[in-house]
Amino acid sequence: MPTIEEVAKAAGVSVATVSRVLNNGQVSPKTRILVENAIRELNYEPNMLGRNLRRSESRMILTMIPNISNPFYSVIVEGIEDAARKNGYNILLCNTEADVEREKIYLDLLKQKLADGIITMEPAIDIDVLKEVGKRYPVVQCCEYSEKINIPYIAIDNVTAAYKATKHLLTIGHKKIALINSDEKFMYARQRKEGYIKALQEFDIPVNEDWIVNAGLSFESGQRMMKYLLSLKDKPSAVFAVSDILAIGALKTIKDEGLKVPQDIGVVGFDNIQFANMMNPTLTTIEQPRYQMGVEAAEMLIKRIKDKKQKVENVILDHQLIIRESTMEY
Amino acid sequence: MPTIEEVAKAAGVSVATVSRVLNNGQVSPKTRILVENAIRELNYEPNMLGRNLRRSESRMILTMIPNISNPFYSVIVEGIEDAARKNGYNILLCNTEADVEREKIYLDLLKQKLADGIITMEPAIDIDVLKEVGKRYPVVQCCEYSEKINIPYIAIDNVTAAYKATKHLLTIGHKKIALINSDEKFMYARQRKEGYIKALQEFDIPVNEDWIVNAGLSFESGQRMMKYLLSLKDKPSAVFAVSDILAIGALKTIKDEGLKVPQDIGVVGFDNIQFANMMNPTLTTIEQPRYQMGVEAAEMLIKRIKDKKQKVENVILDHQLIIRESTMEY
DNA sequence: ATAATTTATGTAACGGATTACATTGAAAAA
DNA sequence: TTTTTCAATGTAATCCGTTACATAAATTAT
Repeated sequence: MPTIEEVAKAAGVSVATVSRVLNNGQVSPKTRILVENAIRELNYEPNMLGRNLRRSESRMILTMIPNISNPFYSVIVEGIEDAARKNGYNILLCNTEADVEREKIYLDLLKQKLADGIITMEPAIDIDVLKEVGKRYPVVQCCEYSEKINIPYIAIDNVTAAYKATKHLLTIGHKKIALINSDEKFMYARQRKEGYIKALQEFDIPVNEDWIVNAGLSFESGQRMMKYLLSLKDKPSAVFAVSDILAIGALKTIKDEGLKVPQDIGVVGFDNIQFANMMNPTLTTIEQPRYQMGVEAAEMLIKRIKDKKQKVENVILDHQLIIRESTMEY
Repeated sequence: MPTIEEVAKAAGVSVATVSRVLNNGQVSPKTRILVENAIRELNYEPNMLGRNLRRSESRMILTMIPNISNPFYSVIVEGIEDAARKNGYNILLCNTEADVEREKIYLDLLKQKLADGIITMEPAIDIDVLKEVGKRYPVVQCCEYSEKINIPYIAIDNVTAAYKATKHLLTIGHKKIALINSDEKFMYARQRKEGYIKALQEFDIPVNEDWIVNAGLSFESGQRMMKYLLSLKDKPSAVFAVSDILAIGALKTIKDEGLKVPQDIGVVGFDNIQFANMMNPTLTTIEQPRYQMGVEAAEMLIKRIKDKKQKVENVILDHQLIIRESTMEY
């Protein structure tokens, strides 16, 4: 691999001039051509290790995902990657498995200068740790966030989204609506519950605590919770699950028990993952603009990397209720 | 951020000694403790940009995935990531969208020293280009591969796997078995077709070309192909799809047309993605040891990075037929 | 006790770029 | 013509580690 010095020699100029050509500095047209020819002839590509050291940047964005196999995240990552690439950044993928230790190791990459900033979704880590990191380095929260710390975020209005989902069920005549929620340590879980309750109240329907259950994140967890709900004496006639994965688990249980969706039980999910549309019946859900969220998160982060002082505003993106077969009027 | 020089000053030693402590060089126990204390006090972390430049390595593995949203790949990436981390490598995620231009841009990262090697799955790029890259840099093929070029690969025995899947259908009594294949530009597509034919021949069943269709990669494509198969005068009684995504598309079409799986039509997929088990009915499929494939690919690559000359052997991992509801005896 | 080894540590070169500052030369202004 | 200004280019310092080589100190061997 040739170095800038060899190019300089070949072109009969100094390394400074070559560097200027590379970075669009002030160079006379004649010289520029000379240098460009040398670059082409030697098939030269600048060594980023040298450049990065000198510039003290890595042009890497650390993307911390709790679970890469959860299809919810993949589209966000696509958005992040596209926006990053457009700005000359690459993404360092970090699958945290919601494991604090792994997160810590990855956070160290910032100190080691291997990453210029972080986009985090659903951090398992102590909020105080994240806060400290946020003071020193550019950080952006995506989807799941804490408002207690001064770190900007991209998200949707979960309260309104859950409200709409529940209201949809109410509108088509359901009065007995269960909520399969996640762990309420998550902000989104608390917010979606709030939206669910808000809709019930608007329709003067009392909240039945028996119908509010807390599941994990997995398909199996959705199955289990649905089994529980169907075991109640007073069964719900519809379910709102806070993720499509949970909803798909519910769907499976309902059918396994010989009941029909939507005739016997209506189901609404959340996220609009690809598979929501592949189920039988197809799943009514809330669409989150995931690709766009990724793009905005990356752009926001890059802005902050370029100008640390820059105050960036949180971004709330639009969501959308997508009505499919699982809640056809009954 | 403190530098190695400041640590040296604080510990009252030279930078060389600090570096030796950092790299487990020969240092007297007393001095080592002195340095370690200084490191702790200053909260020092080595700047990897400096180290990488000096060592002329990036400790990054470029992972080229055609489509990050395809759940087939995510588990492989998990394996790659875990193995990489264990060896002190990070992974640079590259979603190629099977786009040659994007691939080229990513391949340039090697020249630029931003990555030490590549793991590629289903390269869209010209096989000759890949061959050239493989001569100069460490490359490993994962899952999809070409044998025409001298680049090691991790894969399964697709012929035998497809043979087993088809034989299973034959064994439970099916005689009219369709194949929903992918584009035969893919090695795996050609191999799986071969296995399918082999099984039919073993059972003395003539190959019916009408029942062999080539689909794309998407769910919708699976739906379309199944629709076509059901429109035939002489319909198949079972389908073997070369991916779960295609099989799930087929499943949907079959049910939309009012037919029952497995009673009316048996379905077998391939890959054993997470969702295969969430369908109704659950999907019979071939399990690929995806996590393990990722691990092996990463380890093989790292071996090659550390010793360019090293001749590594291709690895064929075991697969497994997983029988579920979609092919219960009929 | 002296020589030969071995161990511990330091000095300085090096990896490959960027860029502040200095210098040269040409164009513009006086 | 002389002075001023500015564009073009070069020299060398710098970013932060690693490591070859040199030197000093401590062991071991003789």
